[in-house]
Amino acid sequence: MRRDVFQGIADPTRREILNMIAHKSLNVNSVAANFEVSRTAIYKHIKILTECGLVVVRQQGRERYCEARLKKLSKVSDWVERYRSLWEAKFDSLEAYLGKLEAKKKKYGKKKS
Amino acid sequence: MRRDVFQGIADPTRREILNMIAHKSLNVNSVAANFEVSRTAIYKHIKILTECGLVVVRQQGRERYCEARLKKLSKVSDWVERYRSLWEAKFDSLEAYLGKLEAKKKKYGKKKS
DNA sequence: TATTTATGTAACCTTATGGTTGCAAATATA
DNA sequence: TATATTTGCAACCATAAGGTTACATAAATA
Repeated sequence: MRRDVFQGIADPTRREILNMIAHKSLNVNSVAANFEVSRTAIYKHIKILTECGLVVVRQQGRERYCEARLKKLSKVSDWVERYRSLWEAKFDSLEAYLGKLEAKKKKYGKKKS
Repeated sequence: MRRDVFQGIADPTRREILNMIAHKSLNVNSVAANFEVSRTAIYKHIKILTECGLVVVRQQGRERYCEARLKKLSKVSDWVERYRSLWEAKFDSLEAYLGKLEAKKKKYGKKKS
């Protein structure tokens, strides 16, 4: 399964895991100890985080340390920040109103996301 | 189903829809016309976007105009930006290294995400 | 060596996702 | 009024998500 960072942070448990290991790497059991759900469930979340590049796991003895790769979050930041000027300029309502009026005349030209 | 904005932007089609209506509101059919999948599929995506507050739909005659509520994206921005200093300071590797060494001595204290 | 600890993973379950076709209802138009 | 357009939604399908228990294996320890 091909995963991307947006999917990676979609789940609240995964966001909490990231927060947990943001400052200090932790082995799988230590991460799991902070949740109600089973170790296996957490293991799966870590696997997903690994698949989308947000976490790297390194073996040390019998333990596996989960290390955050926060730089990947810049993908999310880049996407979101493209719209900041729009929401900060209170265009949220204005443009909608204008767009509504013009919707009948113009056609949307497809762009890549 | 309770939805949040992280789930809303998790799907690439939904991100494209948001981009499409970011500057100008569009009715459901106009949005759907820009995709390969069925109108119903797009309708469902719009519904999800509505449920998490990223889109508001307003009726005008027989048409429903989809209006972006981009301000909701600040929730995502706020979350991501908490980690910027970490990834920009190239702590991604350093802290992990240090954390790894200290992992045996200290215990992680749970925080809310 | 025997046992404990940390982890990976298979097998299974329930619900959510993302898609489809088909149809009904409301509004606009010929 | 008869027809076309726009939309909502039911019913269905396949697969992904998120969870569980049980078991196997590798490494550390008594």
